[in-house]
Amino acid sequence: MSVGRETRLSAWIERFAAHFAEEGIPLIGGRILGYLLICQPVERTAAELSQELEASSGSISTNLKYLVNVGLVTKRTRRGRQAAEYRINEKAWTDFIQRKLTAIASVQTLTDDGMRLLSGDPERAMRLKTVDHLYGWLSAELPALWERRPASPK
Amino acid sequence: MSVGRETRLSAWIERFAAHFAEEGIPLIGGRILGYLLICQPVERTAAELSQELEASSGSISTNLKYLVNVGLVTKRTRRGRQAAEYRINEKAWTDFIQRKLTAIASVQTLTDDGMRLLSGDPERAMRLKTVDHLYGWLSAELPALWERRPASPK
DNA sequence: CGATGATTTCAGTGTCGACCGAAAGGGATC
DNA sequence: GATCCCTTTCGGTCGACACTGAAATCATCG
Repeated sequence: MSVGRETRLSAWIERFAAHFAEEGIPLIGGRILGYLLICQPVERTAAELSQELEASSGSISTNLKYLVNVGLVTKRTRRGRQAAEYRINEKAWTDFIQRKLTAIASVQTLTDDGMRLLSGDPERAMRLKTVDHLYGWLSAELPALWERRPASPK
Repeated sequence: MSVGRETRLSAWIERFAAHFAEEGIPLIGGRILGYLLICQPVERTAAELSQELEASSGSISTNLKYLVNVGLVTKRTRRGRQAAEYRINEKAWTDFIQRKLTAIASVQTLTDDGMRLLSGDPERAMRLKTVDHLYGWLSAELPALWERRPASPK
């Protein structure tokens, strides 16, 4: 007996959420993201998400607030509708990834400060210098790479 | 009255540790890293680190084990010395950073799987496709960029 | 082998944050 | 303004994890 399409999709959502949980995003937040990426229709209310993902209304609210805040999800209210509708904001993924890349490169300011503190002592600065060079290169190259990113497909 | 050099260095260590704490590395682990990057002489025993960083022997042990495990710190034992000596392994920072970059790009396998699950439904796959394209590009470009990384200065 | 000085293990403590569900708050319609 | 939903807020619980310090373990030397 074969596994249903929806079953496999919810398994996928769970893997998706698990990945981002490792990066510090709450499990329920990751589930919302995964779900909103593949649901039909594209918009859902908080109540629907709560039911669909079997999470409390409170958790859904907290996580939606977070996701809207970082821009990955968009909230839309409509006249004549008491319930707000949420949907994925695909465009925001570029910013999301960019933040991760700059976070990595940002260590360079740290190593740089350290080098300055050790400026009178080249011997002692040797280990830091190795690390500083690497991060210096990264913080030059990553933004440059990012500029060459392709436009999204239509 | 000016602030002493060592005071400023330990403040730097604290900032350094705080940065990596945000990335999930225990505070004491970060302190060890920062300290070993700038201490003179370059090698320290666990007992010295415990005293210098005012952390319990247990914490030092756990964190050294972790750092040695990821390769950022090297343990050296010597005949005639009961105490092992630890030092920074600057070379390992490249692997450390590379792991971070590949972790970002690895989302591509996830989006890829998702696209496959939605292969019969292009309409529904649109949002995922946008994200998948971005990660697809990243997982091609990041390794390529990494290959061009400079050798460490001597 | 016993003593010494170091490290690792381990049980216990405290903190932090995700999650829940009930109660409070806000719109929309009548 | 009253009612009906839906959302947000908030107190409380639970589990995870960093950290500690004491006890167990290990290595070296006399």
